[in-house]
Amino acid sequence: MATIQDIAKHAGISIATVSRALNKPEMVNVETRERVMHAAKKLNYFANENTKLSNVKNKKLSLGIIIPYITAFYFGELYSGISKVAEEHNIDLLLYELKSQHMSNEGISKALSFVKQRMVDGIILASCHVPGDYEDLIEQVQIPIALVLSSHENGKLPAFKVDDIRSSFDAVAYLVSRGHRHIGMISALPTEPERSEQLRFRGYKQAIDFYNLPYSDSFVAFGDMRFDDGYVAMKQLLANNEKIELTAVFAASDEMAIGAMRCIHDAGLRVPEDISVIGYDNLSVGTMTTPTLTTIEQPFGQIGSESVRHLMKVLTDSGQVTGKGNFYLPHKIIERESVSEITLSAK
Amino acid sequence: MATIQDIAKHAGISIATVSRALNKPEMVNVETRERVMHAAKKLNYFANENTKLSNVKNKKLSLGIIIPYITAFYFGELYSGISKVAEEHNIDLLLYELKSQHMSNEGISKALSFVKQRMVDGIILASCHVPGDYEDLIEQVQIPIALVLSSHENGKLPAFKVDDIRSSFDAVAYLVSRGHRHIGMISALPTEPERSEQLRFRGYKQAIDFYNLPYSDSFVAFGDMRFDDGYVAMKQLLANNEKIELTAVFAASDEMAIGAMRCIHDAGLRVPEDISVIGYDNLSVGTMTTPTLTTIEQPFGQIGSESVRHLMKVLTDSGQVTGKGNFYLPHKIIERESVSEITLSAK
DNA sequence: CTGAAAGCGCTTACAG
DNA sequence: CTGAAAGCGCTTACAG
Repeated sequence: MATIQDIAKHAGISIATVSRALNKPEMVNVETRERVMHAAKKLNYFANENTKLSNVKNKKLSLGIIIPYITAFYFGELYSGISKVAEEHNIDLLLYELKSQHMSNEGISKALSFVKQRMVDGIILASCHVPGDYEDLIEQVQIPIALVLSSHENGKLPAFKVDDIRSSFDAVAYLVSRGHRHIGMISALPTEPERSEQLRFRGYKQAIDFYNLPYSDSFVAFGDMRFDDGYVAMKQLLANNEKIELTAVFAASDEMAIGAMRCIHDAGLRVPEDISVIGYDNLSVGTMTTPTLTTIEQPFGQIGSESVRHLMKVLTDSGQVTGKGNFYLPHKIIERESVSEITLSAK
Repeated sequence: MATIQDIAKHAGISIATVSRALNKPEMVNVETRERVMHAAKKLNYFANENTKLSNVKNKKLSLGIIIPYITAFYFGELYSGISKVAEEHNIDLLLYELKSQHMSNEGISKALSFVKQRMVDGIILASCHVPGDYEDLIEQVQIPIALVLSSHENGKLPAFKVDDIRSSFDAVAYLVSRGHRHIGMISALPTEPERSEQLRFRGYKQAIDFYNLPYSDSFVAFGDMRFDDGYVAMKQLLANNEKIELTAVFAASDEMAIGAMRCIHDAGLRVPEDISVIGYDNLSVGTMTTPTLTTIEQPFGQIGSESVRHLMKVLTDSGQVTGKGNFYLPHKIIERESVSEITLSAK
């Protein structure tokens, strides 16, 4: 590896001038500048970026992004939103993938250390539920943190997301507006109560109460968000259905909704004629299923952009722009074919 | 930011000892060690990892991974394969996403510089077609490069992938074994001839010739690999089909295959009774479509692992383990429901 | 077991 | 416009 020392020797000048020629070419004589460039090319010089980053003083602003599963369908859109604003503000991005098996407190702590040790100025924590007792660690890193697609029990951290309860309420409201009253749900496995997927169940339940709809525990089945889980959960609902007669099902993810549709099909029933299905996510495959899938869409790009803007404000307004609690961004219902209209006479 | 200087002061010892206490605890007295640990905790110390990385000497081995689209469906599996072996060998990974708009030569050159400047010891270049005239740049970086899911025109670089031609040949052969003779293809848009997706068309064509099957240009339609593209391409094949009577279609991606199935459905025909469909990729959604999708699977994990093993060998065997050309890993046909058996009498 | 000192590759006031 | 020198935060022979 060639260094600026080598270039200096080769060009017969000092390392100070080499450094200037490389980074602030306008500060050096044209002729020497060219000697440097020539030597650099000849010696195959690549600047050691780690050294530059190591000097805390003259470093660009940078943000660490921590995400549990980089291949999540929404990651691309989220990241685009983040990097767009980051580029506008000329700030560096450092990505850290939390291996799902390390989703424990320990894993998050490791992730925070990782980015902190790379001297980032702020952190975006995506899809990680942060338990209330995390205060210590959060205080330790001493740089602003923004939550994205998740929230913090104590509300001490700003969180950018859609309102899961509200959007799920809206999904059910939509079904009601189409004449449905016996509405089931395929929900996430009940684990930590504050996770987004859990909130969707709460929204469902609130709507059930609000509209005074019939309900029993047998209206709900649980799954781990994937295709297969939706299939299995639907199978159970169908088994229960002998007596409960659901006409519509709200699934907490499109994957589960699609699994459910396949299950309904295998049972010799039709979507939406026999049972309507509404999903959550707006995966692109939802336009290709038969029927195409009605679903809830989140503005991932916008969520990403807002979180960066917020951190920038905190970082530059050198003061009291802390800001905490939830910042909700607007969700949307995507109407397609998987929900039918029930006329009063029908049921 | 606290530094080891601060700790040293606080604990009343030298920075050398602080450094040792932190990194080689067994080298220091238990008591001083604890003083250091205590001060570190109290001062909220985080080691500046960039500084460590900047010191070329005592650095861990590291690999740069360059990939055009981090949200590609196969990335997770590929990355798992890579990181598994990387962990075994205790080597660091640095990820760089090539923005698709920068897929130009310039973009790749920037990506190579980026990782090179972070002092990686080797590079894995995924899904990037490397044109033959790249010799210069490749020589410049002076560290080993392995291609993954792509290849190099001159064959100067080692490439880890499945044999696209062979696997596509096999897809057609499978259809033939089920009695099909009028076989169409939905292929990638013809751009650079060496891209994997292009090779799939060649494999299709070779099989057509090998089995002496009927063929005309109207057997083939083109698309850009996504759901919609498959739908549109299938529409065209169906329009052509008035006269050509295809009984099966091979799509260069599962997304296009699923789009095609939806199109066939919309045309009032059935898969596989009227037309069989075989895809390429083995997306998980293929188990939930109706019918479930028969397809070709690539061993992404294995491909990733092998590429790392290869680089390790080159890096450590300090010598002539260069190795170039294509290293093919085995593909597999996943049989599901979208291909029917045609009896002789039928056609 | 510990400290003073040299070194990693680079940047930037400071003085010419 | 250029160079000598100090500094960034850290590590590690070398000497005690």
